[in-house]
Amino acid sequence: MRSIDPKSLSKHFEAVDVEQRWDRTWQESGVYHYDADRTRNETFVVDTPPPTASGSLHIGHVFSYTQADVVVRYKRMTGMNIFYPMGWDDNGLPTERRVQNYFHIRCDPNTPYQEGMTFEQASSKVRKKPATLVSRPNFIEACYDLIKEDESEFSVLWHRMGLAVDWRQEYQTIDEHCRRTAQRSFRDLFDKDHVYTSDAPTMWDVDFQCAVAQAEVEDREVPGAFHKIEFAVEGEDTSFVIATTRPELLAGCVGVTAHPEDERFKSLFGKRAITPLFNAPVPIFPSEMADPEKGTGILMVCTFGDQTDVQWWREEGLALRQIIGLQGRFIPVDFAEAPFESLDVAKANAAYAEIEGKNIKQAQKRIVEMLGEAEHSATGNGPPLQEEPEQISHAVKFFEKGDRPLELLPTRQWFCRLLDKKAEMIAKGEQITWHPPYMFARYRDWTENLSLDWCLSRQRYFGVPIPVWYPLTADGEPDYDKPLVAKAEDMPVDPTTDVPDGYEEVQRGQPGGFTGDSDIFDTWFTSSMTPQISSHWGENDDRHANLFPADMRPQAHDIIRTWAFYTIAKAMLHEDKVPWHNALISGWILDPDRKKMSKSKGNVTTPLPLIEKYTADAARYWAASARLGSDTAFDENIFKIGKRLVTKLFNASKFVLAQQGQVQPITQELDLAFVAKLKTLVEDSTKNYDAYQYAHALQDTESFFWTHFTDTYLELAKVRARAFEDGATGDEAAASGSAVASLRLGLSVLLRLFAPVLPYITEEVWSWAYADEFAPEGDAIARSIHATSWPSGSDFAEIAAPADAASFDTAVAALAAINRAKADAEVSMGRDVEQLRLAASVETLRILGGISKDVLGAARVAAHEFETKDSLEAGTFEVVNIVFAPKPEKHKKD
RNA sequence: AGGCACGUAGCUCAGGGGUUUAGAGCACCGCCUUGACAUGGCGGGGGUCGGCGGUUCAAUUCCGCCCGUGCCUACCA
Repeated sequence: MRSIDPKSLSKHFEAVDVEQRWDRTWQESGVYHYDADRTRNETFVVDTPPPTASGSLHIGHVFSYTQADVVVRYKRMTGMNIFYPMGWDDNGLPTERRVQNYFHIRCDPNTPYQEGMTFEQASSKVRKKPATLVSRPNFIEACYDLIKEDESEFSVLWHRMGLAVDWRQEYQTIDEHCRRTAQRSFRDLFDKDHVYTSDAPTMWDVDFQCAVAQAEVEDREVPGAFHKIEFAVEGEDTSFVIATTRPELLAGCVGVTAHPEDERFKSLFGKRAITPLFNAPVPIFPSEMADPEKGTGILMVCTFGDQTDVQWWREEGLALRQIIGLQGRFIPVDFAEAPFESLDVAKANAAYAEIEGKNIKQAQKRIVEMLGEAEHSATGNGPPLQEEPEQISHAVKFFEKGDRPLELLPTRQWFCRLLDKKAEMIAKGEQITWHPPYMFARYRDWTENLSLDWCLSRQRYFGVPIPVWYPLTADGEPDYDKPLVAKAEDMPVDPTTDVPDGYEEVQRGQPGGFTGDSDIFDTWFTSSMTPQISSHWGENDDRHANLFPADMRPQAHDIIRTWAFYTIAKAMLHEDKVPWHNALISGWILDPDRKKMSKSKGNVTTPLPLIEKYTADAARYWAASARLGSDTAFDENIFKIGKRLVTKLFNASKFVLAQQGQVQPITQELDLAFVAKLKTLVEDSTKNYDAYQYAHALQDTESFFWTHFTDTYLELAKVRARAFEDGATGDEAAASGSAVASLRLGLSVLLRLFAPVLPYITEEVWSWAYADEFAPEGDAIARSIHATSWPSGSDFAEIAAPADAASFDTAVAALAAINRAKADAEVSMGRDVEQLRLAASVETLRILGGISKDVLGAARVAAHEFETKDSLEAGTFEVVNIVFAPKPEKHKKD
């Protein structure tokens, strides 16, 4: 047995040193390494969220990543072979935006490549000038430069937090391996006919000039106005009034509809309406989708104002009159030519000239002005605009990262068919165990409500290229019906520089030649493959079989509809499997006012200063205290409590391991009773951890540590434990050894129960003595508490049950009664008691008999009497009479 | 408008397959330097467990309704 000299240890726990020292040791020893030789059953596979490297670091990262880490550390202690990778999600728009701002550059595909171009953070002076235009390859190089820096910043934090990551498994979603995996995924989906290209109305962000998928759309409540506009009916003297919030789309009006049962408009169906301002004749048709209660009950259909317009356009075979261009400005059109049409072409073109080139806001203003003028009426009844627009507030779809409402513009995009697989997707979701279970409802709701196939292509630069070329016809037009998809063995490819099979580079852009698709994938197309990226799907079948599906996917609830959804979709489409068996859904950290933390609000809490102040273990304690799934207001107080726990562990450990008495069999009633309680704690904690209820386990362990260990057992066993040092022999020495053994067992078990949450302090204490006892010298992995067995029945195998289950609580109650008497008398707990008379029921006194020596010793009672008082409840004591020794003279310690 | 979650001490949160005086930490009050720890210890005050009904011998715990908060989905004429 090894005991320590407390004087050899620092007075306080020096967290910063200890954290850096142990992180280095762990990395060097390889305690986190995945062992590819062990079987799937012995392996626990984590599909780690790759953080968006360009995103700002905040305390929420510490929160969710720690929760996963706690589970991982537990699993390792139960003997599992852990696969815990780390990736960086660096491709896509967030990186592009950051690079644009940081270097003050813009990507311009028409600018020639410049060899050896370097970039510097833009000064405020440089920022005042227009951004430098750089070629696409130069821009991509700039992105690579910056993500390297961003990723190292995260890496520093992960190390500091002690994440038990196997850094050999690191990946970037933009690296070659990930690009290849994403492109192979596309190839597989193409071969299985799950993807298609189509030139169709798609949600489009006019600022980013990029297509957007349903999952990236969010509704925002914005002010708007109902405009009531009078339309004429062709060949009749009647008219009707539609209501619209988008009068600027009038030039793109292709139809008018009302509910088939609406008596007001029934007579109009089949006739043509004439739009004001442009005098365009458009069909009037009935539709169940028109709501007689809304607006005026009759409405105009434009290409395209909203998703219903798209539907009407398709179902009714309406004309496509596109008036808004990709940049969000009104494009030139001619009412003399199809698809445009007007009964008064000159007038229509003149009106349109007023808005051509304008953006949506400007155009709306001008159109409304013109609608207020009688000359633009289609009926001759005066101004088409019937009354002052009615101001309303309504929900409008925005790209989640965008600033202007999305437009529906016809563009060619690649899509993945999902709408026909909703039921299958939900069935897959049901096969996954969600923690907490109600998070499955989020997934189900989203899947059920899905209304569009997944738009895969993005008109951006920094991402995985879509591995497709198109043959050019003799006219030089791309033949989109015959896409040339790269072969898996050639991937990754960049169609803008690589050449498809059977063609030469000189044929690029030539009639009869080919053209490469210049789009990249939606970022989620790649990050939805993280389990397969880690398992080397398609490249190493053995590894894939061992690592896929993963066991656990930790992530936050806001990306259920994106990351979780798409990952489930991919696993299903590729291999008809679930991607993982457990989804661990964490909540968000809100600011103390329960508002979401965001950079723009300026309420982001950064983690490192908190770690410096309270220790990494305390930060982990904070994270591990929270229930899964629920959002939690940031409360620094929890860090404080965590630090207190770390300090207490340090001090209690110092005391326990400093005991010089020999370890003897555990035989004393108090010790047996303590061990029995400890055993129950181990059983409960194990159950909780197995159910991913780490917060519960932590709470139980913490509570046990304070109330059963440091505050009570330690105090009760202290005198006896020290008896050996004070010269005890024979039975007394054996009893002393029993105390020392239980103290050491208790600490050993508690340290291991705390280890997943508090890796640093537990490892530090473990190294003082237990490492030598549990593992041979030189075996750095085995000496780590994190590679030591989770406590279990075998730790208690040879220890008898106590004579009386109530012994421990009885001892605690007796000591507390005496302490209360001391507190009432306002004397210190350390004051000697000359004489004590303690009352309890006969049964309670009987139980006390087995442990009274420890109680009286801890309370420093010199002489005592017991009194039977059956009116007292079982397990309670009353101090009938107590005489304290005089307060000792103050003497200097030697 | 639907769905989900939550509403327990001043604050942050546990808990609860019904049963004696409902828990923790922080904060507050009183006391104590005791040989692991003042980054400590002992003791104390503080809650009609959101409201109303129902089931039951018994509900804070189960059920229904309502109110409040948050999130998800829908809502663009």
